[in-house]
Amino acid sequence: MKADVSKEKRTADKIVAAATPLFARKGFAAVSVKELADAAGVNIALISYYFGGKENLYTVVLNRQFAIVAELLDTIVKEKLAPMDRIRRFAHSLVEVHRKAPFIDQLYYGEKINPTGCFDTILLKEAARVHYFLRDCITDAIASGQFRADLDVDFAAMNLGGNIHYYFCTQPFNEILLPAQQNQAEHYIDQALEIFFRGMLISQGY
Amino acid sequence: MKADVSKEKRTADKIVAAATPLFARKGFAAVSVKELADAAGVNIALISYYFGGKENLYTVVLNRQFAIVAELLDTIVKEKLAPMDRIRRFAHSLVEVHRKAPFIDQLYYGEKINPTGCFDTILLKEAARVHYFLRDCITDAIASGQFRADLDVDFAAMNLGGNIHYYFCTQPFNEILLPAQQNQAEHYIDQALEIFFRGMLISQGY
DNA sequence: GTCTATATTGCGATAGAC
DNA sequence: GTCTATCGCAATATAGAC
Repeated sequence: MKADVSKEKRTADKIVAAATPLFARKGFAAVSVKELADAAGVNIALISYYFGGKENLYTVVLNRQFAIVAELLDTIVKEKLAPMDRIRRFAHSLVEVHRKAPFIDQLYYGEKINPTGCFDTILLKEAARVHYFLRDCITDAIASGQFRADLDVDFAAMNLGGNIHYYFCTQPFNEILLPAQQNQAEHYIDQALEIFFRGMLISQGY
Repeated sequence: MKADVSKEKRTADKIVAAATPLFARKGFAAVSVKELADAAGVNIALISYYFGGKENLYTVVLNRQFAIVAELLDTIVKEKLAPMDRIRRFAHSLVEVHRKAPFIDQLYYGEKINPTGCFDTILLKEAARVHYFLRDCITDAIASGQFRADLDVDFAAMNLGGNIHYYFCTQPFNEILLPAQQNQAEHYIDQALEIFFRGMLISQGY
């Protein structure tokens, strides 16, 4: 029985692992079940056997990726860092996350731009979570007298979200456009945060 | 003959007009030819008749959208404005562009994230054009002593691109997430540019 | 748990009537 | 220029053998 369970897990995991980059690169509709099976090196019938169909596999893939960011946010919120450190911590953790899960933003923004329909609620919840996390950081930094109070916090949070996510979201493309800047995510994030902080801070001691 | 030409143009335009939001929202692969024909209110066979197939129609739709931004850049470059004004002009023009062509970023980033393959060169050219435009603005602002010279220009251009485009790219979603901020694109852009400029400027007189 | 074979549906494209 | 009918194909899913 134990052998069966671990074999089952291994096959299902192989499928999920192979499906993740495929869905990320081509989007849900453009990937066929045969493609998924071939990439995983398993028989085509096993996608339905393990997941009950392409759509369910897709939800498993996305939920697994979403969980990574959700856990990260859980961890950071518990740390109760100072607002700017919280932002820095989040942004730099995302760099780390993308090293292990390089398809997360393609999946996330792919679904955001071309929604399949079966993710409206989950995706909105995830997007809201990140937005409110960043907005809370900014609100706290304003309350503590570090950030200017004359700006719209939601816009500032979107601005910050864009600064951080845009890089990852367009990275496959930037690898061609800016080959010299490859694997420089840390540096990009550092600089983007510095510009943002400098734009938000009251004192110029930054 | 004249009647035929204008009828032909009207039908083809109806198809393009109906295809644009469909491709934007669902992505190329998820839209069927029947859907396109129904949305345009024309017979299904006319897509092949006028465009030679779904794929060709898609390239027409995207090229037409890309041309809008390309023309905008042509116009702005000719104006020879001061670097910061050039950035402001570009960002605010995009707000205007999105009022008339609200699907441009969904199409652009949809293709960027989930490439169909038939757009690699064109898309890279477009992306490069915008990136180099923004980078030139920043380089000029550094040369004129306005912007700090200690930062990576490519990263700064990406940062700026993210600030501007992220809002449009995720707008359909933000309408649900932040209903109060709807139709506030002008204000968002103003604030985003202010934060970016403040982060880049040497003097604090901004 | 895995595989082959197949059922069934929907796709994109086109020939030919009007 | 438009429409109906249809071809050929690829899609997903499943039944049943092993």
